[in-house]
Amino acid sequence: MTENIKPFISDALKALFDIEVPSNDVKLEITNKDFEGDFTFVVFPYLRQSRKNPVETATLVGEYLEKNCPEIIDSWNVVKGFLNLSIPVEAWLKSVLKSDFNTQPADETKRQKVMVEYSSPNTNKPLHLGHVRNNLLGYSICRILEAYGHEVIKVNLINDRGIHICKSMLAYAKFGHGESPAEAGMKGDHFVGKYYVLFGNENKKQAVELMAKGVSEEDAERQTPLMEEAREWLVKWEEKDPEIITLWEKMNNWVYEGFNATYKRMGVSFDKFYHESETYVLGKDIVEEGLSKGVFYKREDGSVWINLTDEGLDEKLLLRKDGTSVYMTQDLGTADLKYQDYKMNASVYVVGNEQDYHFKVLKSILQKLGRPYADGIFHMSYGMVELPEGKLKTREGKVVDADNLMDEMFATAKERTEEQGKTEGMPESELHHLYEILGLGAMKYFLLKVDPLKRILFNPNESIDFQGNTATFIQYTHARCRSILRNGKFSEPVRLPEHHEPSEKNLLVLFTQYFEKLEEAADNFSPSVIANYMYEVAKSFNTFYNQCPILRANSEDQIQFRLYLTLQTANMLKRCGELLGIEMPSRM
RNA sequence: GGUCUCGUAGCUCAACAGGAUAGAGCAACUGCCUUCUAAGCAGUAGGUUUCAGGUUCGAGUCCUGACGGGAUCACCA
Repeated sequence: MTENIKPFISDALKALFDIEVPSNDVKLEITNKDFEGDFTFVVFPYLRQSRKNPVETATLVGEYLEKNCPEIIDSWNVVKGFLNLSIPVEAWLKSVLKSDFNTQPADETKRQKVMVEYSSPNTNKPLHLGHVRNNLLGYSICRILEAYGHEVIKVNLINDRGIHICKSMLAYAKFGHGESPAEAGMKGDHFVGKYYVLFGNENKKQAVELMAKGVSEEDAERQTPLMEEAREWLVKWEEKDPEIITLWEKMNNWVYEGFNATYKRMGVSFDKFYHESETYVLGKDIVEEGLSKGVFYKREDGSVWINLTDEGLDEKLLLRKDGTSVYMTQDLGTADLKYQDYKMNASVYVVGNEQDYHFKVLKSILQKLGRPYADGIFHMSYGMVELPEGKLKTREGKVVDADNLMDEMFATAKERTEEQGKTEGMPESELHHLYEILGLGAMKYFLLKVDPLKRILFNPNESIDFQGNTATFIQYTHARCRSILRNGKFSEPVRLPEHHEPSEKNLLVLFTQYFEKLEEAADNFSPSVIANYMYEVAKSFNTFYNQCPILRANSEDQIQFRLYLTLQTANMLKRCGELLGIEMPSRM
């Protein structure tokens, strides 16, 4: 819409004041609610050259527009240095009518192949609320990037090896008596998690004994017989000891079964799985390469480092003195592997902000090594989910379990829906689905509406809202629209009725903003942009609904026009919901 | 201590690239269902945007410093 107006403003500035401003550089803003108009042109930056005061300058531009493009500008007014322009409703309606909101707005030059790595769980415990945020952010940003026009590859790098895995294995071997998850009546991931916690508890007991002998707490936890044994198991695992490998596979498969159920319920999915058990050996040849290129250096003890102090970063270890690799080594190798596999333009890592430093270093190293994909690496960092008493900690049992939370959300949704008593006659299976999308929707919206960079405080004692700025509100609005659409019959073509209300125009204006919002969400990796936008749409519809009769409007044109607004609202909410993984019910 | 990050109503969050009188929701209070879904709408109240400087026509937004939270700086992953 602004593209229609900008050239005229550019012309006006040239004709009136001889100021050269390419129309692309003309800044138009959305007019503040309290003033009349749709767009505002701010003249302050041009006063020096116009040699007139703000009001005179703005007025001259307004008069120029009135004379030269009356069909685009309905009316205008000047407040101080602000020129407010009103666009006729016809233009807004035309713009919405000709938009196909299902097209991808990115032009050819902007389209890319993007890999998004997210979820990346450890296979020693079930998923908790922190993982849920990661999964939802990751999945949602994939949908947003796709809708924008990128080709997206969703990747999950599973952390299926390492000392923490050995801990749960060892505890199971010692205390599990060969029990299976089915026998214990547990989901596989919870079952394995039980033994991980058990290891921690048993280890603590042993540590206490050591501490009684005067060992410091820190050392004691590391020196217990159990820890010794876990480390031995890790070595055996790396040597591919058949017994260990068999147990490892068995337990991991239990976990995968559990994860798959949780993923499915959350509605997230992946195109490709990488496993650290396969990638942890990668990266050593990169260390060699870095040494020969002089990017890395070797210390006297044989360990390999990179010095990044000139970038304000630190010195970073890449290979231990015994030649074994560290986290960074493996990530370098995995980055190469991903690129070999997919040759993507950009690689996004959805990982918590506790690893900001790690990813800065990773990117910097790859740039120094001259990797063609290095500049395309982006760490989609997000804040932690915290409880009132602080960070989530599996070992201390301070967690909000993902499966439990979803169960609770389901139960609350069921309760609230029954209270409302509007679902009579719905078959049981539909009701079940309704509770599920209401419960999960509320949870998803709660996590996605917040700017990813900010941390989220979750208070288990206060249940997630179903009122106000929530998914429920949006879902309710959608159901309301569909209900109206069931009662009336919308048919093309849409004609503008003689009279229209501000709330009707407001909806049209909002619809035209969809593509901008989509682009903003994609550029900033921020699903919250979409969440806030759809809330705005739903809110505006409800205002409209309350002041305008739809099916009982005055004329057939008006009925059809209002039905059209209702239909567009429903479609827009559904579309945005898909970007966030939130389903819209047609009844509730 | 170094680096990074955040600080907006009692609480949870908005505010496009610096623009006008900083907006929503929750909680509180007041109205609105004989009418298309009241999980809704309309209204009241609530603010020195942590503080102090600076940049400019204009700062919640940019810069410097202070204070307060969080993260990180491991031959852990």
